[in-house]
Amino acid sequence: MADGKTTASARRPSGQRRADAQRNMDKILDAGLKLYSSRPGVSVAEVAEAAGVGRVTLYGHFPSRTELAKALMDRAFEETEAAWEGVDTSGPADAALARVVREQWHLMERNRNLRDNVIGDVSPQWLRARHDPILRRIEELITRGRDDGAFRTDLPVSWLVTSLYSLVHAASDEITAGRLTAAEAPEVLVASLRSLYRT
Amino acid sequence: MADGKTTASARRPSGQRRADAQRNMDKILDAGLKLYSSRPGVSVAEVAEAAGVGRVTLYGHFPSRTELAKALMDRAFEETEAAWEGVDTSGPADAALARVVREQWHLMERNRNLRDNVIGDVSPQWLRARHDPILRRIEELITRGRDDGAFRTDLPVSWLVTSLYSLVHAASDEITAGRLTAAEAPEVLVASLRSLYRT
DNA sequence: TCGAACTCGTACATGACTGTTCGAGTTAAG
DNA sequence: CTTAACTCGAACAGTCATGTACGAGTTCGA
Repeated sequence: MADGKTTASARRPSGQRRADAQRNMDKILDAGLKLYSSRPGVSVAEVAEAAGVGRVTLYGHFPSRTELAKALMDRAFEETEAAWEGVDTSGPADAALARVVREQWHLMERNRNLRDNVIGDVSPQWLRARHDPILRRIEELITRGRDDGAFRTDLPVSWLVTSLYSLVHAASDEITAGRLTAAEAPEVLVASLRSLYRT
Repeated sequence: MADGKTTASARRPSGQRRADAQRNMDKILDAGLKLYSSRPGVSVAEVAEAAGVGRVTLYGHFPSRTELAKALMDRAFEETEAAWEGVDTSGPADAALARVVREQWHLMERNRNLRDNVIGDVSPQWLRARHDPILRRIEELITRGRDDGAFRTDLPVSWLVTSLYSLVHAASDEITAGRLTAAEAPEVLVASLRSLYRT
């Protein structure tokens, strides 16, 4: 997780962060996640206020708006990676995919919004590099389904991956617009993907 | 088209705009369309420069950033409405939908990008009100297909409409990413929608 | 050709955001 | 309990965008 030279600035010589500092970092990341994943153009001041923390304190932990955004994405990606561990991807690919969608779709949706709203704060390359591992897991699952004859082969794998994300995003919009309930959404998604992917 | 009390500010008493003024408005709208549909956060200064026009001149025609954005959307919507007239929507719904997609998909894509990038400049209500008529045309076509037994009825019509737009957007992203060519895109789209919509 | 319409650059007032500095107060940790 | 880590507000400098005002020049239109 993360890396040695993370986003945090000052550390104590021991290498440990003080407890209250860690707590504040968490509060900032929580607030940032909520704001950033809901709308673009969030300001550092807003995040600080939502976190119940002074703006200067925030800058003490995240030296720039960009670093904050990166930390946000990092945490979201880690969370997603961790969530994958909990999903059973064995057995028939179509059933496995349905399980993945049902259990992870709102995580995928949040990441997508986050991703959309930090564009301009971090470089596309950075974003792509971080997102790639997650994309590849889905890609592998789909490829397996194609090899097994469960999924269609007349369209590029990359297209199937992209349309999955696209429909997840669409489902989230439909919920926001009140045209779909949170309960219906995963079922609609699974049904749509089943049609879209089948041979 | 448009309406009586358009975005333009000064008019001659005759009600006619001078030829050079009209020309500049067009240049501004052209440049604005290009910029706005390619990325968010475009500034008025950028549009003016891209149009080869002074910033003050732009403000002379469009009193505010918001009005400029509205004019942009208005023109795009009018263009789309006009394009509908040229498409044959008679006959079997599935074939008609394929024709619509093939002939209009890049117009739909551009409007979608435009729409995404003016969020924050115009109210969601305004946007929705203008976009609704276009949405309704697709909705009607899909509804007809359902009544004819050509399209599935186990998912909401609104969802079918939304996923159409969503996949169009996805296809455009794939082209940008170099994973799909402009020639392949409409075919991939039609094939996907056929699977997604069929009973 | 004459006047009104139009354009242009420059300049100004205003506001929002970013990132930094300072000093004084608070809190965790050993 | 003592020190170093941390937090806070206030204030500052720098940048960038919006929208307005002015005055002088250019161009259309009748």
